[in-house]
Amino acid sequence: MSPRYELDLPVSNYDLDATMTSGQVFAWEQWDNGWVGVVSANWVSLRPHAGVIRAITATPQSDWSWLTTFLQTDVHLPDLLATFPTDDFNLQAAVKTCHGLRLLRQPPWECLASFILSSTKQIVQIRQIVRTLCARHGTPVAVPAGQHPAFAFPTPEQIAALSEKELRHCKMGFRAKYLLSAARRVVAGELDLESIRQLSLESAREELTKLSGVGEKIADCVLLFAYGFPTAFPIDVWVARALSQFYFKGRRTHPEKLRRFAARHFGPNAGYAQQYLFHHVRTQLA
DNA sequence: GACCAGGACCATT
DNA sequence: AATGGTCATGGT
Repeated sequence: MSPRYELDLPVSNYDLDATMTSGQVFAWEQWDNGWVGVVSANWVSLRPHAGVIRAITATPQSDWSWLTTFLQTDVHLPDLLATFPTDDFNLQAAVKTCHGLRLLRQPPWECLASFILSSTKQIVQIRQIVRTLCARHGTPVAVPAGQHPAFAFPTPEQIAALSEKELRHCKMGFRAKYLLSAARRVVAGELDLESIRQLSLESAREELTKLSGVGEKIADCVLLFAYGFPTAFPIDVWVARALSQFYFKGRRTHPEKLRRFAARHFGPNAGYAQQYLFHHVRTQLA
């Protein structure tokens, strides 16, 4: 394929708005009926049209696999949703209200760092922190004429070179020492983010939770959103509320019990089910 | 001015 | 094993 700035990706059952606002990614901006972000150091705008997502880049591309991987456009959603328990009324309601919601496939470092920053923060605030961090410490990327400046997510090297105080100036509070420590461990080779890919879910979770500031919930976010482990099942306050409300008569239930329930109830794509429940309760029932 | 947020960690029971 | 306090910060 000759290099070009524009590509129409054929899609069906793909709701870009729901996907971008469902708390997976924090560095994308809504613009002109679509979204603008940076993937693999490429500025890209995405706009839904009939049957396609139209992607426009700032520099000519001959290989678009970085984008199709990120968007997971090859995933056939109906087949995936068909693995959900059919007798689960609440989950089926979530599937209906969140029609076209997708899981993205993010670069591990950006995902890990973002979710280290997410701890007990609202999504709007996480977006603010990530935006500030990228603008101050990320490498600028080429943008089309007339567009706002855009920045890649800071690499582990870029963050490891900073001080905790500099990071705190990005309003991340006590999370600064966690982010700095994670970046330095990656740079030192003590944590190999690529090798995690080939581990079992349990071993991978164990590796990630060795980082300070990374517990089971944040680890599962990274395992699901970056590595694509289909049964990783992050349980935050919203998902915990949804599970307790839908399956435990509203009784507050210990996280470990919720975990075991999720593992046996939701099937081979439990992580996807989790994302539907999360977005459903946040947009419909909140 | 409370109250809460895609939590994790540590000290007490 | 199970609670309770603490950590920063800003939106609602």
